Amino acid sequence: MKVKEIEKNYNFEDSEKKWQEFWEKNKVYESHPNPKKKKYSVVIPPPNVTGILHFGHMFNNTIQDIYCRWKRMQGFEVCWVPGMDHAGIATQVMVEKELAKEGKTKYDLGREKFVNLVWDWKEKNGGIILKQLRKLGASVDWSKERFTLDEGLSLNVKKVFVDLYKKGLIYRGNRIVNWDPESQTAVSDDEIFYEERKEKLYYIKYKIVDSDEYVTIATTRPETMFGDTGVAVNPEDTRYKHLINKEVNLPLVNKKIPIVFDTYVDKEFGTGALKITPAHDINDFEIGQRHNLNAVTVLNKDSTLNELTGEFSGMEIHKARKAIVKKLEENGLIEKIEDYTHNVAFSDRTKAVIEPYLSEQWFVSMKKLAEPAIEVVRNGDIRFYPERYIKVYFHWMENIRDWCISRQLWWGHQIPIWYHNDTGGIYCEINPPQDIENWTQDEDVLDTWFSSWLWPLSVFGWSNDKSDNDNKNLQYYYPTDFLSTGPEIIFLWVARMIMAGLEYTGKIPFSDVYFHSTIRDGKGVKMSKTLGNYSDAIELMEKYGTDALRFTIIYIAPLGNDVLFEEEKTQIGRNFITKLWNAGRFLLMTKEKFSENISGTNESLNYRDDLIDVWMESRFNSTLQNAEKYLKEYRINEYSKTLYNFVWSDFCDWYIELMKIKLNENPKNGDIIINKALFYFESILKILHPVIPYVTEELWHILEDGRDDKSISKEIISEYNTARINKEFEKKFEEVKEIVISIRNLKATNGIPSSKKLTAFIMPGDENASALLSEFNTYILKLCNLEEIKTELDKNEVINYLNSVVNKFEICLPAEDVKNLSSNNEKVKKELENIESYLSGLNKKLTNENFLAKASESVINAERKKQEEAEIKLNKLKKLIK
RNA sequence: GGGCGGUUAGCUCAGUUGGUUAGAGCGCUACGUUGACAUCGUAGAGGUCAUUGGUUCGAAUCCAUUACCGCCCA
Repeated sequence: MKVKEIEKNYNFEDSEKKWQEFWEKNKVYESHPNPKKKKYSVVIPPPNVTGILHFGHMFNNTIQDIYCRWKRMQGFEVCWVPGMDHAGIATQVMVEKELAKEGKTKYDLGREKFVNLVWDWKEKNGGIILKQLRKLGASVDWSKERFTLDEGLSLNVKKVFVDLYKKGLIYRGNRIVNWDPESQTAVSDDEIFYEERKEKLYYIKYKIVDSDEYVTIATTRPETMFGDTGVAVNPEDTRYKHLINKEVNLPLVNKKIPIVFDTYVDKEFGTGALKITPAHDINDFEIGQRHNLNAVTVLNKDSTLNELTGEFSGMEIHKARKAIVKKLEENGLIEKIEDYTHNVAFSDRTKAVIEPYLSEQWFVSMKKLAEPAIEVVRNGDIRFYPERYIKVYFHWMENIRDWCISRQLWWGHQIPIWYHNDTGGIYCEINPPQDIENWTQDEDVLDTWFSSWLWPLSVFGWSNDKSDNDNKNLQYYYPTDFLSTGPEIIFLWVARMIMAGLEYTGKIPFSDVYFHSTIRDGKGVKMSKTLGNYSDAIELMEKYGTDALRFTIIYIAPLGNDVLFEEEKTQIGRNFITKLWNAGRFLLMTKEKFSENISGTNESLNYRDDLIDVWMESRFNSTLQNAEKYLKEYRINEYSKTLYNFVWSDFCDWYIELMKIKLNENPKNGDIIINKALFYFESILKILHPVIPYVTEELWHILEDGRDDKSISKEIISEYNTARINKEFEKKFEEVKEIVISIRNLKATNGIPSSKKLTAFIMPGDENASALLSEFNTYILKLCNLEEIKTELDKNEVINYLNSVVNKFEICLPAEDVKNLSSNNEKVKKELENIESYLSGLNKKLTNENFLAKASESVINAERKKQEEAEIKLNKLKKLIK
């Protein structure tokens, strides 16, 4: 490309489209087992097939992409596996809603037809998110894309179910589940949300048997009273101590139920007496178990009242509640009714009120699986970032509850259990029984997580038999290296993958787990669609460019803290990319200029690296070292900040500005000077590529001809060389910068135009300072727009000066044009005061015997050096004041 | 109720084994368009490190307390 054609701003629309197609068409990110190379493998947390890319996805996948690209550029054989899960309830509900528009339900179609319809829906509408991942630039291996309902993955699900069943780790039992009466399935805790609702608290009198006394219980749910099998009070509660071994008469039912004593009951709440309905409340269920109370179900699956409720049978809950309360009132059994606000659970998918519901479900017994999974985290085989999630993990694992894995859905893996039609006997195998006509398969499907927990194994073709030994992919890529996910699924997914991995391979599924930050809005409120404080990731990518958004989100995401995102912040990334773009544009323009002028002399052979080059080399290697360190520690925002500062400050503000001076002074060496700068620029592109892949690919291609069929993502980032890092020299250079800044400051704060060419007097305090000054003389001259630099004041001329002190340098600028000289004097005075108090602090410290006796020698020496330097500065400032 | 975090400049955050005159970006103020970039440049102002107490020669950093905020589990 001709340099003149390079636009002033990076055109991300065209560029993104171009490279996206290029990467995929050329299979740049396809991976194959290569025994000569170290591998780096990552499995994507499979997004929901119905899902679209939201901010969390965008963030999480950017993180993974950074690591995959970085490792690839370090020469690893990188494999990042994409895919989706079938999202049982979400997908089914989606299709049911479409059916509802035609006035149909899934029952009208029957199971087989309905499932086929869901598959059709999936083929047509599913997987939008995978297209969006392409837009994000995710360097996944598309040839390895998997879906949790794929044949192989489904077979694994069955195999594992059968295996665990035969090991006795899967059982059937009655439990309270979160029942969604609309979709008529159990849903997991994470599929429900809570909202405050204003309801009533009813005080109902239960008459004590063989007594005229009543116990008044407080409840929000009078309609479940038909299922009451006890009344509980706190054993500490003096009001009820006399009721030991007593029974009450359940109103409307006329059944005797016992009074039990349980510390669960809150004395302060209501009357301190609680009706116990084990079939319809999780806490009641547990109390019921402790006191051997029966569980009586009084609701149907659609949450209407069942036949046990007599005249109320068939009524919808809220109607039934009113009717029952009315009846109780008529019988004088309502003591009072209070307003009461509490949290009510709703289904994420259907928005229906969740009913705690006692039903027969399949469970995985977790304790035995959890033990080794605790150990691998305890011994550091698996590392969590941030570390504090280890504690969270232990806490949950050590108190683990069994996992309810059955779901009353049609879309998913149907449970491989058959019941004998006559005997009721259970058959559990991968394949149906031979005499299938005598058996009926369990209607339920398995929780989606029951397939996701096998994900890191399944995607590589694991099949839990001998063939695994010959499976090159599995042998090469498993265990994976890195998992990045949100902390909210540490239990649902991460913990379970660890268990499955250990149970079936004896190996951990991944070694590093990164829990990314939660994305919140500018005010710190979690982003959600219902609140409307939601930023559309795709929209922002289209508005600012994918790279800009990627960079921004990484830049503002500290490890372990939440990300507070506001659209304006995207400017950080966009501006940075513009800066990078223009630096490249300038270098190319300059190169073109010099290559036209080059006459093929040998001058360049005489060129030696100068101070600026040494400094740049040191800064570059320091930057690379830090970038790598931060990536290793998963402090990705520090990684991005390191690069940001290096590019903007070191490279653009100083190196390029100095280069302009060099070119001006030394045009004969123009080509070598510019080539050096281009070499650093190319290195910058490489280290930035993992976080901003598109613009770096674009610039890398413009930089040199003949790269048409290549990609920067296959280039190698060289290792940093500590021998090239010269901290001493970096410090020296900082001193030069300080001098420059100080002179500019004197001009700027005293109304002298920066373009005004003055003679500056810079008096070095010692030989080293003097040497430094002469080394950088030209640069200081040009950077400050000076006429001349003198190292001694003209004694004969009586003029006023603007003064400042930088380390060992005393700086004076003639102040002929300055109207208000006193403000500069004020400033010097203020600085003098500062340094005096600073020095007195140091003096105090250094005369403190305790300090001298107890502090380490190096600390004392450091303090002495500070004292010395402060004294020099103090004296210089004092001289100026006169 | 139990557990885990957090509180540093107007905002968002660094500050990794205790030794800095406490840093950055954004925002703000002043000046600037002599051709890489105004999505920019130059410079500047701005903090008793939430509270109280303790350990120490020395605390933003360690310990304890209080207050407030957030998350997870129940």
